[in-house]
This record gives sequence, C-alpha cells and structure tokens, in this order.
Amino acid sequence: MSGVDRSVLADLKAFAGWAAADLDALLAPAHARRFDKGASLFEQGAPAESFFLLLDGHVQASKLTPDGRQIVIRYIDPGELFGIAAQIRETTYPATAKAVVECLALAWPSSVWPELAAKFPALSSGLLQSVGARLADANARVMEMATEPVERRLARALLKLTAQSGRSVEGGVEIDFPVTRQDLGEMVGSTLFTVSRLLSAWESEGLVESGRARIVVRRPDRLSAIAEGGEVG
Amino acid sequence: MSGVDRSVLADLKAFAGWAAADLDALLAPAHARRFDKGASLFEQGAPAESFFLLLDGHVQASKLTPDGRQIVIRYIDPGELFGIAAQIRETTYPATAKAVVECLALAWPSSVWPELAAKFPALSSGLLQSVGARLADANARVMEMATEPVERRLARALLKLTAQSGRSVEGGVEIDFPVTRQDLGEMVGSTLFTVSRLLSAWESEGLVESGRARIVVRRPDRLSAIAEGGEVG
DNA sequence: CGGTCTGTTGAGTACGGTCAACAACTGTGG
DNA sequence: CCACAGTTGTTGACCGTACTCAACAGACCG
Repeated sequence: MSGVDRSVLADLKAFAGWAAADLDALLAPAHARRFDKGASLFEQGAPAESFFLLLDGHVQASKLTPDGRQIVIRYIDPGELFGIAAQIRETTYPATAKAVVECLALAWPSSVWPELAAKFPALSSGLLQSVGARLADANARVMEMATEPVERRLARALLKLTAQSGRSVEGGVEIDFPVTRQDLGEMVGSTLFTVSRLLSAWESEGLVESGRARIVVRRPDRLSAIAEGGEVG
Repeated sequence: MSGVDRSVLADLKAFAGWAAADLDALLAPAHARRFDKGASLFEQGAPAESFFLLLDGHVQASKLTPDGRQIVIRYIDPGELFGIAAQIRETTYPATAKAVVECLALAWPSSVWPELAAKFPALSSGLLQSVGARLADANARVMEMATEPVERRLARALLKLTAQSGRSVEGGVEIDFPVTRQDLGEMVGSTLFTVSRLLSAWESEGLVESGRARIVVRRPDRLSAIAEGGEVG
C-alpha cells in the first residue's frame, strides 16, 4: 500500500489507456515525495537506489567535472522518468538532480524495475525511447559545441527552454522556473559573463526581457534567426 | 535460409552461452554483407530499413551539420550493434556510417526487431545498455568540450582510439585503421590545422609517431598526463 | 607523371575566457 | 523596520587559445 492514488497519473499521456488495475500495480511500490526548492533528489556518484517520475515542478540534471566545474545536462519536466541509471546497468547516478522549484515526484526502488518491466513491456520500450531521445539531444549538443559560436547556442537554449517549460505572459513566453546567467553558461558551455553580455544586447534590441533569474522571450522569431545562423537584420 | 552460419558469432561474448538453435533463429532473417573501404553502410536521413552487427572492420559514424560541416560521432568495432534508429522509434538514420576499411557486417531488416526482441529479451536489455553507454559517452564529450582545451580533448581521443581499436606494434600501439588530422579534428571539435600542430609537437617529444593517416601512440602514460590536466613535466 | 589527398607551417585575428570592481536586488535577523 | 550578508547581474580591460586563410611539400594512385 503506497498511499499514492492512480489519479496522479491521470493526465500524463504516457499512461493514457492503462487499465486501473495496472496503474495500481505500477504504483504499489512507489511513494510520493516532496522536495523543497534547492533540494537535491540524488547526487552524482551515489548508489542508484531509486528511479523517479516527476509529477510537478522542475528538476535540473547537472554533472561535475573532475576539476570541479559544473555543467547542466538538461531540465526535467513533469511526466518524465529520470534517475534510471540502474536500468542501464549503472550502479551509481551519473549526475546530480536538483529541484529548481518545489517539486513532487514518485520514487520507486530500483530493485522493482525488472519485475515491473516484465509485467509491462510498454515501460521498457518507453525507457528505450526516452534514452534514445536523450542520446539524440546529447549528440546535437556535441555538434553545436563543435561548430557554432556561443551566441547561437544560447539563442537555441533559450528557445528550447521556452518551448519545453515556457509559460505565456503578456508580450512573450517566460521560462517557468528560475534560471541564472550562470545556469545558462553551464548549459551552453560558456561563462556567466558572456551570457550576461549577450542577454544585455538582446534586451536592448527587445528580443528578450530579463530580471533576476527570470527570462522572458519576446521575439522567438528573431532569436530563431540568430540560432539558425541567419545574419543580423 | 540466410546463408549465414552461426559460427560467425562464435567469438562474440554477447552471444556466449546461447543455444545453437537460438543463434540459428536469430540469424535466419539476417544476411551478411561486405563493404568496400570508403563505402557507406547507410546515410544520415535515409529510411532506417536495417540494423547491423559489425563482424569485421571499422565503421565511422558521422553527422552533418545543417551548414555542411561534418563531425565524427564514434568509431564502431567488431561485435557492436548499430543502425538501431528504428528501435528508438526513429524512422530515419540520425547519422552516416562509413566503412573506413573493408568491412563485413550482418544486416537485419528493421521490421524483424519486435519479433526477435520478444523472443530474446536479452537483445532488448543489451540494446538499452548499449544506448545507455553511448549516452554516457556523449555526455562526457559535452563536458569535455565545455570545459577542456583542445589539447586535452585530442590526447583523450587518441587514448580512446588506441584502447578500443589499437594494435600493438613495436614501440607502441597503432590505431588499427586510417585516421586523418581532419578526422581527429572532427572528433574533438577542432580543425585539422590545430590537430596537425599538436601532433607535430608531440611527435618531436616522442609521445606519438604518425604518418599519412596512420598514428602510433608511443607514450600513453604521458598522453594520459596531458589528458588529465597534469602539467608539462 | 600529373592529379588528388594528406600534412606542415606561418601570419593575422577575433571570439570569448579571466579577473576585477561595482551595482542592484532578496531575504534574514536583530 | 533597518542593517547586513548573500546572491545575482553588469561592465570594463586584458589577453590567449585556437580559428581562418594562404602557400607549400610529400605521399599515393592511376
């Protein structure tokens, strides 16, 4: 008895069409956990004891380099499965997951995966698909970093963040959680200084509007033009 | 009747312990294909009609950026499964696979995967593991490109190539297939000029020895020191 | 032997990283 | 309510890595 009601999965399309009994079986070994803003759900290098499904909030996945620099791998949105190291035959988490706002997540012990996967083949194939998508994304980033200047990478990062976790506000789309220049620098492989300069320039041209850890994209079209290498108009 | 004998899988440890009948069932829909040096096994963007198992040779997986620059994703060695786009719910290949030496590979129609995977669960989990390993590798590359100078990335690339596809020769380990400065540049996100300069410098210090598309690592220890950020001795 | 592919080396330059100083905003505790 | 510390953002000056372009030199192949 997990105390988790199947209604929490109701509006996730990954589980649309599942029978109530199956959902209950899936949820039985799970328990819901709340995380304060800033709390870490797991740390890079720690034993991969649980895997998670984000229900609400936003989670930042980051890695630390051997010399102590941090880079941001991705941001996780509600409905995504993460912390699946154990399913890939890793014994420890390869990254750190941090709640950037208050979060709600379901957690399963890693040990129950084989049983669940055997019972629900859709889980396995969904996981493969998700890992495949991340691989495609990682390869795209490698390509960008190898061939494109910081300006384009940043424009693309902002577009991705707004598309994925954006909230419409008047005059634009705002990224739905706090992002600092430092965070953006760590996403695109640059520094907070360069990011700050670019954002300032874009702000004065009216492409974006930004405050403390808060970013609104006003002209996605022009940002897109920058991202795709279209020259300055 | 595929004409492929199960003995071709004999020395691949992924298939160690498989029953003869199972191997035959696995191989039934496969056929062996030979590729000349320089031939492409499939092209980025083409429909993902087949997936492959490399039996002999070396294959380069590369991607083309929208503006026509190429980057090398990885080199595939015998025993590896590749071209598995369809299994990740992609309809086209995300990269181009080119034989860098004469190659022999088994090819299966993508359409037989679901059936095989259902029959042999080890295939699915092996695939997930393989994709997971590639994801880890891609993320490691993103980190390197974001934080490390070209010199270290190149040292690391050479060590990886020799470890993975090296052949012992007197006085060192040689990369078992032709690699040009251009190829190395595309691997580490740099240019053939910078690679050439670094290799020249290392050659004069006796760390490597290189000829036309041919590279021998003489002092992996010192290359390692460069890769890990150990300063010049 | 000519053409192509590969590698070398030099000169110039710029993108973006580093460091420093400061400003503005946020939240906390006295 | 104010003072203060901590966080975040801005801007300037400097400079180095590595990219670009050009010219050339061997190696390999038909």
